[in-house]
Amino acid sequence: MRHFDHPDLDEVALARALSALGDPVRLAIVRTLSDGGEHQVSEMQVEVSQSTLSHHFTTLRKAGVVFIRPEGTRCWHSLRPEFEQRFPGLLVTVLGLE
Amino acid sequence: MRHFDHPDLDEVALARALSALGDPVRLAIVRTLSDGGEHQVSEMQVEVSQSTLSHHFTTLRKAGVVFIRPEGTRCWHSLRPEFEQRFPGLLVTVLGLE
DNA sequence: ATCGATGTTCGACGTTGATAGATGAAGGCG
DNA sequence: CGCCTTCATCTATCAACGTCGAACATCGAT
Repeated sequence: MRHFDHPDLDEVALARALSALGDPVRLAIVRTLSDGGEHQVSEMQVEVSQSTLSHHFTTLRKAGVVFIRPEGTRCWHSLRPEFEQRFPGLLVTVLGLE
Repeated sequence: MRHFDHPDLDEVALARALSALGDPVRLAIVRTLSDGGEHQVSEMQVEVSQSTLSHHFTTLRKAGVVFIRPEGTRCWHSLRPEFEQRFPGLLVTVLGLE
């Protein structure tokens, strides 16, 4: 079984969270996930390769932004609710901007 | 006379702004400037060299976060009010977190 | 067992970023 | 004028990041 490490949000620094959000591709990912649902990697509509996309998901996961739930051969990605509690208002504010 | 280029805020992407804020040293700088006043580089209390500090100020300036007003031999740094208009609530939210 | 779908991991490459030391520019002061 | 203060910039080094293709892993289906 595949294993994905999700960090304790208390150990995620603000600078790390901001840095994780500070990339156009990762912002696009977060926007897609912001509907609250679970999404596969293949649903992301960005013009980067699959491996690059996977790398960005890893960055977001290590920053505590996204949660990955493997199911069979697929991976369902969603925003971590704890992120909002750790950094209240941050994601809402960022997603409201462009 | 020294010349400092301050970008048009409309040309600053959200990802760039977040990336600029996504560094511990630069967050400390922004916190110091958040009193609304003008500050010199020497007032910053971070354990990096002066040239590194200057580099971080350049990064913040190019991201539209800070304004530099040279006066004689000194340089007065302050937050750009336009930043709040370009990214409403972002700075307030970030500064309210830790 | 083999195939296909879905992602991850592994080099590799080029770009960017962080850092420090040395240098330079501007002005105040004696 | 020469010296000091202040701080940007230049140069150099090293690490980190974004990107890709290829190889690998996992699982369901055939």
